[in-house]
Amino acid sequence: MELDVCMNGACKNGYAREWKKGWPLRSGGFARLCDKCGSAYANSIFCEKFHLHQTGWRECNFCNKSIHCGCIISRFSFEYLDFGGIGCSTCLRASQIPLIQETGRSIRSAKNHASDRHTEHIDDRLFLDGSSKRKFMQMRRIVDGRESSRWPQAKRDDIDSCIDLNREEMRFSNMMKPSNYSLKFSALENNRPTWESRSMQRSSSLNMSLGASSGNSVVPSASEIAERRFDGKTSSSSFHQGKRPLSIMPKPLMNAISIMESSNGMISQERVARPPTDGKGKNMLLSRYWPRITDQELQQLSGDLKSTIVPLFEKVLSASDAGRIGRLVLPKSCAEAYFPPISQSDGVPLHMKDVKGNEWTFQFRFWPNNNSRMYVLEGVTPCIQALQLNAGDIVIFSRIDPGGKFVLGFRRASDSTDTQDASAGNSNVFPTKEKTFSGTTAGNSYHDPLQTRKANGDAYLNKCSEHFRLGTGIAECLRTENSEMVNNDLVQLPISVSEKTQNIGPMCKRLLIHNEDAMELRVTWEEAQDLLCPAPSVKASIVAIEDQEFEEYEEPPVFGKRTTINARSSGSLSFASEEMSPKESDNITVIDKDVEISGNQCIMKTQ
DNA sequence: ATATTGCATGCTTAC
DNA sequence: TAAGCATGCAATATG
Repeated sequence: MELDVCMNGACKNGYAREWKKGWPLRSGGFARLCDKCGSAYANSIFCEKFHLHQTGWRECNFCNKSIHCGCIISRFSFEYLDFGGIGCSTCLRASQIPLIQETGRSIRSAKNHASDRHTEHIDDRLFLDGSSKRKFMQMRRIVDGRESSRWPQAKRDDIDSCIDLNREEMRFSNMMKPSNYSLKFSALENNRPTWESRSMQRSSSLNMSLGASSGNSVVPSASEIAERRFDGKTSSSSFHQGKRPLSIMPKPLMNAISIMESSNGMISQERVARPPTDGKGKNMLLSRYWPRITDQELQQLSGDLKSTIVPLFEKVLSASDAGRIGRLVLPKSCAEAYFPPISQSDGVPLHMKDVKGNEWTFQFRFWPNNNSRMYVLEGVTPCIQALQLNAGDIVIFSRIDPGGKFVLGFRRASDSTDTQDASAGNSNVFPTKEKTFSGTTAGNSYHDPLQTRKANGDAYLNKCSEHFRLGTGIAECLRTENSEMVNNDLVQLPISVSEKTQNIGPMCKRLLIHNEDAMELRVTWEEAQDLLCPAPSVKASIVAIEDQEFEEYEEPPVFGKRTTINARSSGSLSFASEEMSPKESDNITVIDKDVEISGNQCIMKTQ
């Protein structure tokens, strides 16, 4: 029994005492449906992509029309969301996607269309017949940018043809556009998530990395590909072995790829430009404004606190920006994409927090300029001075989701990176060996939550610690955000560390993690898909779809990690996180700390 | 006299 | 070539 506010504004119930299972989330849980109005608990639906805390309005993926972020506006007008995409009714109608609001009952009958033969919707969800499902999954794996190089050409052709089949593929593919922190995709059926089979999980790890590029892969990373493409330097990479131009990928899709790739499983420390994934001008932003922020930086900012920092754009401060005049010229495209629309030259006040936690109010306005506009932030001098920024330094505008608050980060010119710039961005000046992200740096004066890692000799995390410090300001900011969250069941970045270290006392704290644990956790991050284990008590039903077997579960999975167990002569057990063969791991599941051993199975119960 | 504001100009860059 | 943007500069406000 739960008591919570129904997020559907049209719901007269106000509080919903019971929640029905709703749409399965890719993260494994279920969106909840108000028992009165039947509306999906909007935040749950959108948590992965939009991290919306309140219902609101977003733009349609297809036509940029503003649409409601909730799934149901009225019985006959609701916005469709599935597979990480959102589209307005018009576009969905145009793309011939039939929608059914209640089980088996069609609201909008599909017109006769080839794609209709492959799709149907039940309970607001898109269903695919076997063939389409397979193709959908294959396409998704292309999106993942992982498996393609291993596929036989015939399979790739199959996918290509599938995409060709939907020559309105900009729509179709956009629907699958993964979110920044896209979690596991699952096909849906009968109110149950259909988890991909273990074998698939192994080959397609969780798409959670944020912009890493492959360090040693023969195949160019998706981000490399994407960025080459974004810079107009399409390469004949082996991604498709030259048979088909990559242009079959719509641009937004490639955007998405670039932020998903982590081919070697490491969370990249490369400072990779992150193309925007939302905002009205998302396809028009110059790469020089793409925020360059490492995975760790983002992970630390967002993961530890269960909030998501969405880097919007960055800008190198010009002399006039950093001067005493107090005006910071904003890139027009960024201003229009991410800041509130303004019709009057006077603009609107814009509240931001800097990474030290200081609150600032800038005037966001524009000047008429050659029949165009020139956007500026006025009143930035105090902030610039407080952060001791100079010309050449880089300010990074980010947004905290949920909540949508703006955060002003920075990176010093002297800290610009050497590792960045897999892309052709040119915004960084004065590169040196050092790199410091400042959500941070300057503030050695404040508590460094990562310092505890230093003694552990975890090079990976130490590096993160050295270069990235989470300011208490932003931490507090985020913590505030979190405390305001209604939907605590939102699945954010499922980092075990995060789960274990947040909100434990007023100070920024972090669980002291020893080497082995850190390694374990890192593997957890990399192969989080493997962690989507069924609850021990749950039996899977095996469903064969085409040639692929799927496990289906009634209940969402729990997070766990397969582990090897060494039985010592003393009788004690030790665990190691080595990779196991499927056969070995079949009988061993470690979910958390409490161990239960029965027969040849070792189950560690989750908390 | 100095600071601030609003606009214009011209260089740079993308298309 | 056009748009974007850094900055110059004149008009206006303030002390």
